[in-house]
Order: sequence, then structure tokens, then C-alpha cells
Amino acid sequence: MSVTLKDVAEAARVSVSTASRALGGGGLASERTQQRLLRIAGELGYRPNTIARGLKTGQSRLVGLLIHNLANASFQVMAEVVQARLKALGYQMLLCIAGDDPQQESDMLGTLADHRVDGLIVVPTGRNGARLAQLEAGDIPVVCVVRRDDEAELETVLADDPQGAYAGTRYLIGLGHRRIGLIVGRQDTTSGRERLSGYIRALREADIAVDEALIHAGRYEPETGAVACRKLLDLATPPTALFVANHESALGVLRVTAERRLSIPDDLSLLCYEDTPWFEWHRPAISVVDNGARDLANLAVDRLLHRIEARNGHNAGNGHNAEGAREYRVGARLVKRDSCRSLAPQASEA
Amino acid sequence: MSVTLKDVAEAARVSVSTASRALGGGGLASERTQQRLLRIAGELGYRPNTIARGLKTGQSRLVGLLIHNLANASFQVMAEVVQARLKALGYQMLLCIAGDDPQQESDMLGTLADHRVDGLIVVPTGRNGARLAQLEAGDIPVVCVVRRDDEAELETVLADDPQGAYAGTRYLIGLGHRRIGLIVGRQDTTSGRERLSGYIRALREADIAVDEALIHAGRYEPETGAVACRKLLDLATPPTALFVANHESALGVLRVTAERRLSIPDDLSLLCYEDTPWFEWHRPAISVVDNGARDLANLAVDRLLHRIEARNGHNAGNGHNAEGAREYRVGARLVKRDSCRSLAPQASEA
DNA sequence: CTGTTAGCGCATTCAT
DNA sequence: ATGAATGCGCTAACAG
Repeated sequence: MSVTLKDVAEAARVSVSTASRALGGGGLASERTQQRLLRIAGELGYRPNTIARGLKTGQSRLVGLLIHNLANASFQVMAEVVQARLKALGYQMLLCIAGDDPQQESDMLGTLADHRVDGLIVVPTGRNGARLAQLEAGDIPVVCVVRRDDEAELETVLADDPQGAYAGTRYLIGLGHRRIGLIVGRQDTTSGRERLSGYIRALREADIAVDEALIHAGRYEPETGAVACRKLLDLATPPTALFVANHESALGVLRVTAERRLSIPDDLSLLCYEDTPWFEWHRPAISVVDNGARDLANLAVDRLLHRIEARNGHNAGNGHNAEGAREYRVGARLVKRDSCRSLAPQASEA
Repeated sequence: MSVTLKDVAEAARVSVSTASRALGGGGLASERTQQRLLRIAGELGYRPNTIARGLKTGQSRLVGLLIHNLANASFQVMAEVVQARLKALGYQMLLCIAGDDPQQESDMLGTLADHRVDGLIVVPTGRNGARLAQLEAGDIPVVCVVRRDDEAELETVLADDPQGAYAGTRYLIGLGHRRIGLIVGRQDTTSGRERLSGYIRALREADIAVDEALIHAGRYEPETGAVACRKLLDLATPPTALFVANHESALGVLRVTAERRLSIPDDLSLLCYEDTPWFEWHRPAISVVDNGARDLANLAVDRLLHRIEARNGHNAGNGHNAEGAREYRVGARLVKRDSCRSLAPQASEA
């Protein structure tokens, strides 16, 4: 088997506790023995047993990340960022993919707890608030990302979707568009609701009546985009611009516009939500509202580790955030590329 | 803190070992006490401490998956499949993303070992064979996927790239193409070399001279595709078909063809490698050679767990595969869509 | 079938 | 500054 602390101690003719202190840092040992033990441990190829240490200290150095899938571009970068940040901080990432299914989410939350993760970052379905609260109560910090869980009072890092959708819609309005189709996510999700609200606010502010026929909310799938796009295009007065604020729908929209040989942006302006290399490389390059997935992940990690370390330091109270669950917002950013055109010339049409 | 086995035992007025046996399955306890303990444990909300169990049994129920990134479609589905399969089998996935960087890979291998993973699935860079062999020696089964590590003798699950590239090239030849451009991955990777070899074999078999000018090998990036595509298109006699056997390059190729207003497949036939929803939804739908990422992952998990359980059962020998490192191949599948056209009519040109 | 005993490898308290 | 002793929670002999 592998070499243990005891082996190192024996080789150095000291007790295990001395070895532990010397290697564990903290300067609890004399300078000389510390150097010596470090050397001997190196020679023997000693590596501390994380499991044993975990049992003793109650810390697993494991953090869970629970997301819906890896097909979505935002989740991809979030997973990459979270794992990179955690590794740099000496933690490992336990990745769980729950497919937006409450049952699976519940299951995985249990498993994560069994593995005694030191913390958890989760994109909640919203149907396991009790379970999440229970983790918090069990002294496992939880940070929600992207969606809020209304059942539980949890620290949450959200994209500023009201602002993002508002900015995107405003951009299209500024370009002269009056009939702007919106394809948005399910209304039982935070992002779905908030993007719709941003769209509506921008319209109202510009004194444009909100036409229900131009709004399509649906599941996060390419098919949703295809169906919605056809519906919108077939309207008596079709929109001149489409705001696809449901990331996965973009695929379906792109297909339908291609099938109908619509030129973007000449025949139809297109603005999408959540950036991905595909949008950037696509010709014409697709303009997007970047939700800041990278920063969302970074902030979530920051908040989580802040709390994990607070918990370790002064093992104060029940770990609950005394000030209640704070909510953070990461601003969206409009990235103008080539898929939206100005309607200005048409002003002379009248 | 959380409720321990001892708590359950006390509540049931039995010893901890009885409790352990009753809950641990295996029927080592009487039917009645088993039922009773199960009930009491449930009432108390007992959950076994994975860490403590791991320390005792030497199993962490953790399996590492080490890949290059999550942007690549194959890696995405592999990660999803591996995590789903492992979860179903009672394991958790520790996901590491090493960016194809040997240094990071080495680092992460160390961390994974520290966490005492029960096994490891890795897409090796090829520069840490010694480290991987060391893990095997330390009784941690390792399965390589997608790429082989030539330095070490490890069980490996590969795509059948020679066959896939051969089939793809043959398909294009069958359509009447004679000048087929190839954009392929780095030649210091298994897949890069093998896809090139399959392409060449198909050409030779059809008595078509291999023109070096039609072959471009490069890094796994969109930019590679853009550069290569321009180069190929600017040839005195440009290819009539492009075989893009470097997945990430497809983005660059698609951009360049769009910029030059080339119609696919009318002006240029396009065949890509590794399937993704984007190819399917794209118009025209892109024909591909599907490398079978899903099956690759499934097989890797099968092999790994086979060995993990063999190790646990009869704790025989050093865990090394007595018969040497076996290699498995998952066949590629040609998926014909709408991006390749037949050149047959041109036969009358002569 | 059940209770008793003994660690797994480590960090930590208490002595020295 | 170091050593000896204790226990984290659990499983696995070993007895009865």
C-alpha cells in the first residue's frame, strides 16, 4: 500500500504527531525537523491521505456542482471555471448532472451530503428547497446560481436578466424595430420570467404595445425555437426582429430562417442570449446578450469559499448567514456583431 | 452534527456492529432486526458517512474523469454519460479538466490519487505515462479513452478512427470526388494520426494519388479550420470536397465557406467528424462521421468497473491485468445528411 | 445471530 | 518543541 505518516515518522525517528506538525505547516515544529521531515517525506513519496484527514477534520475538500446538463454553453463554462477555481484553492469538484429533474436533484443532493462535501453550488430546479435548506442546516454552505429557489432562503448568484433582456430589447428598438418577437424560457424559472419582464419594460418605455402574439415561452430545447420561429414568421404582420432569449432555441431558429432562405440581418434581425463560440464564428456573426457565465461561476465560488472558510475559522453558530440570504447580480453585456440591422431607412416609407 | 451509526445503535439498543450489519445489507442480521434497524435509521435520518467508511474499507466510491475541456462535443457527452453511469452504480465523478496540458495533467493525477479515487478514466496527453503507470501500480485501475498513452501499458478504449476516416473518405470518393481536402488534428495524437491514415488508405484503394497540398494537420481550434480552409480553397485546383476530421475546426471552415458565399453542397461538399446537435440543426444539415462518444464512455465505464470490482472481490495480485493491457475499439458510424453531393453528372465532362 | 475488540490514517489534546 | 494518547465513524475479524 501507500506510504503513511507513520512510515515517514519512523524513517525520521520521530513520533507521528511531530511528523504531522512538521508537514502540516503552521510552524508548530522546529525549523530543522520541519526541513528534515519535508525531505524524508519527499524521498518516500508520502502523500497525505485525504480520507483519513477528512474523517478527523470533518472537511472533505470536496465541493459539489449540480447543474442541468453540459450541452448548454453557460453550464459548460461554469463547470470549467468552477473546477479550475476550486482546484487552485485546493478543492476538488464533484460534478452532478441532474437534467433539471427534481427527483434526480433530490437524489444527488443526498449523495453529495453523504460524501460530506464542504460546500455546494447548485442550479436549483426549485422543487427541492427543503432539501437544500436541510444541507445548510447540516452546516454545508449552499450557493444557488442562475436560478433562485423560492422555497428556501439561500445565498444566490444570478445573472441580471431583467437588465440584460431590457438592454437587448432596447438595442433592437433603437435600431428602429417595433415588432420584436421574443422566444424565451419557461416561466417557472427565474431567468425565463426575468427576461420576459426586461423585454416588456423596454417595450413599455418606448410606448410600444406588448403584443402577446409575439411572445413565445417554452422549454429549453432547439425544437422550441423552431416551432416558435415558424409561428412568429407566419403571423399576418411578422416581426422584423427576433430576440431569442432561450439559448437552446437558437438552433431551431437558425434552422427555420435558413430553410426559409431569410437573410440575416437583411430580412430579419436576430439577437440571441448567452454567448458561445458558435455565435461568434457563425456568419453573419450573431449578436448576443452575454449573461456572464464565467463571472457568475467566479462569484459563486468566491461566495461559497468565503463561507466555507468562515465556518472553519470561528466555528460560530449554526453557519447560517446572520444577515439572511444575500442575493448577487452579475450584469449582462450586449455584444454587437452582425445579425441586427437598422430599420432607419424605412422611416421614409410612410 | 449528523446522526451516526452509534446513535442508531443506541436508539435500537443493539451494538454498533449489529447496526452496521443490519444496514449494510448482505443479510448478516436477522430479518427482524434488519427491518427494525432500517426503520429506526430512517426515522433518525441516518446516512452513512462515506468518509469513515472509505477510511475503513479503502474505497472512496469516487472515480476520476480527466479530460481536456468541455467545449468539445465528444467530451461533453462523455462527461455526461460517465457521470450518469457512475451514479447509477453508486459512484461519484470527480471531474478534472486539464486543457491538454501535461503539467496540469500531472498535478491533477496527483490530487486524484490523494483523494483515493477507486479508478480513473483519462484522455491522456501522452506525456504522463509514468504517472499513470504509477497509479496502476498503486492499485488504482486506469482506463484511457480517445487517446492512447504510448509510454504506459494501459487498458484503452479508442474510437475506430482508421475505420471512421476510411469510411468517410470512401463515401466522398463514392460520390465522385477525387480531390478531397483533409483538415485533421495534430499528428502527435492517436486520433490525429489514425484519421489521416484512414483517409490515405481510402485514397490509395481508389487509386487516387495522395496530394500533400490537400492535407492540413493542426491544433484543435476553430482558427485551424479557417486557415486550412482558405489555403485549400486558394489552391490552383481546389478540392471539391472537404473532410474536416478535426472537430473544433468545423467552426472555422463553416465561417470561411459562408464568407466566400460557397453553397454547401453545391459548390463544395463538407463532411465533418464527431457529431453535435449543431451539425444536425444546421441547414444544410452537416453529414458526419460519428465517433460514438457515448459508447466510448459507456465502454470505458464498463471496463473500469469490471476491474474495480475484480480488485475488491478476490483481492488478487497486484491488480495488473495479467493478460497485458487490452485495447478496445468502438466503431465509427457514417451519418449521411445534406452536406455532400454527388459529382456523378460530371463524368460526362470528359 | 449478535456483542466485543481493534484498527483504517490522521490531527489534536494533554503532558512533558 | 516533542511524544503519548485519543477518537473521527465505520467495518471486519473474533468470540460467544
